[in-house]
Amino acid sequence: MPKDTFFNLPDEKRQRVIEAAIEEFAKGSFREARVTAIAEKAGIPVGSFYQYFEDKKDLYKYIIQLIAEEKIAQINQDMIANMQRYGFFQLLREVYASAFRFAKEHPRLVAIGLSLWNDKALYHEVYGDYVETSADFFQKIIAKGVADGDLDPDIDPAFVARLLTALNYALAEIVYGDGKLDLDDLEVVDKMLKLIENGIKNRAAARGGC
Amino acid sequence: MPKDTFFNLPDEKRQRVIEAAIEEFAKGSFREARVTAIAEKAGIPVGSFYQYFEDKKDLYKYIIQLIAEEKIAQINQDMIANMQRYGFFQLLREVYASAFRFAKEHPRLVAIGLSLWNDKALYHEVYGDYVETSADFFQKIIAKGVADGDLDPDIDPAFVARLLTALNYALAEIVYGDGKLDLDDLEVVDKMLKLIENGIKNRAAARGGC
DNA sequence: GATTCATATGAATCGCGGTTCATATGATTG
DNA sequence: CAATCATATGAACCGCGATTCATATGAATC
Repeated sequence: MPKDTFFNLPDEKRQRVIEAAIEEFAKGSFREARVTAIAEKAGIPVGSFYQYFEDKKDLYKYIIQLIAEEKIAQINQDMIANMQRYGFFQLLREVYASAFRFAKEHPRLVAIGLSLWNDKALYHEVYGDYVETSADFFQKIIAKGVADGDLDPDIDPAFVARLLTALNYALAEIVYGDGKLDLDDLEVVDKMLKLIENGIKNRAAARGGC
Repeated sequence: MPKDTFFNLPDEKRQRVIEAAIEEFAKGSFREARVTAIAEKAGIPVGSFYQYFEDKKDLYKYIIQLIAEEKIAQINQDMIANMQRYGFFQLLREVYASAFRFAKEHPRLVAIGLSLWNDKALYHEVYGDYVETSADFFQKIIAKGVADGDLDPDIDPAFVARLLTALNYALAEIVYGDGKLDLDDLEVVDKMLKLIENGIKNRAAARGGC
C-alpha cells in the first residue's frame, strides 16, 4: 500500500504518477518495468518515488487494485442488476460484451492484466488463493444454465468453464492485440456467441428436438 | 547459431547443456533465465558457456529451433500424410490431438513456447515476419472446409481461425497447467471438438436442413 | 621436446536498475 | 526567530547477472 505522502499529493501530480505507472507496466512484465522510467515519465525524481511507495511491487499492487476496482465497477454497472432476469446466453452475452467494452476502453489495463495472468507466482502473491477466478465464475453460471435447462446437460461444466475463460482471454487479445483483425462494435461478441451457443445449447429443450 | 565448439562436444555433455537450458527457459521468460543457472545445472563453468554460444540469446534461438523441429516432425508424422484424405473436422481432430500429445509429452517445451508467444518483440526477432502463424494455418484449412461444404459459409474465416488458435492455446494450458482439471487420454480433444463442431458445422449441408 | 591449436576455467569487469542516504527546502508551531 | 515536521532531491550504493579476459590444460603436429 502506498504511503500517506502519496495520498497527500495534489491530485494532478498523483494522477501523473498513476498514468506513468500504467504506461510502463503495460509495456512489459512487472520485472521489465523500470522505476526510473516511471519517475521520468511522471516528472518526479527517483528519490520521491520511494517517498511515495515502499518499493516497485508496492506501486504495482496498487495499480492492480485500481484495475480490479475499475473492472468490478463496470461489471456491477453492466450486469449484476440483471443477473437473475437473464437466461444463460443472454447473461453470457453481457459478460463478453462487458469484457469487450472494458478491453476497448482500457487496452493498457488489459495488457497489464494479461501479463500478470502469465506470471503465476506474482499472480498468487497479488491475489492470494482466495479470489474467485474467472473460471470459477463461469462454472457457476454454467451450473445455473444447466439447472435452468438452457444448456446441454451432457457438458462438463469445469471443462466448458475453462474454454469460455480462454475465449474471454482471446477476446481481450483480439481487441487490444496487433489489430490485424480490426472489429468495431460488438460484432465480435455476437460472432463468438453464435459459435458457442450452437455448441453447448440444449437444442432438444430449446426447440422441440430436431 | 551455437559455435563449432558446441557441436564438437561429446554427445553426452552437449545433451546436458540442452537439458539444462530447457529446464531453465521453461521456468520463466527469456529475460528471467540466468546463464549461470544453466551452466550450473549443466555442470560446466560459465566461461565454457561463452565458448559454445555467442550469448544467451544465441542458445535461446537454438532451443526454439529444436522445439520447432520436434513439433514439425511430429506434425508431419501425425497429419501431413492424411491431409487430403480427411474432411475438416477429422483434420481438426488430428491437429488438436497432435497438439495435445505434444503438450503431454513435452510440457516444458510447451511452457517455453507459450512464454515466447507472450513476448511479441522477441517472437518477431526469433521468427521474423515470414513464418506462417498458427492462425494462418487454421485459416487455410477453414477455407478448404468452407469450399468443401463442411463448414457454414457464413462464418468469418479469419475470426474463427483466431478462436481455434485460442482454443489450441487453451488446450496447451489445460494440459500442462496447474492440473486442476486432470484429463487423461484424448478425452479433452473430443470434448472440445464436440463443442466446436456443432458451432460451425454447416448443418444444412451435413444433414438436409432441420 | 617444442610449438601450435582447440578448449577449459573461474575470477574480474561492466552496466543496469532498485533502493538508500545525506542534504535541502519550506511550511508550521512555539 | 528557533525548532520541528513533512517532503523533495539526485547522487551514491549495492547486488545481480551477462560477458570478457588472462591463464591453464592437453592433444596434435613438426
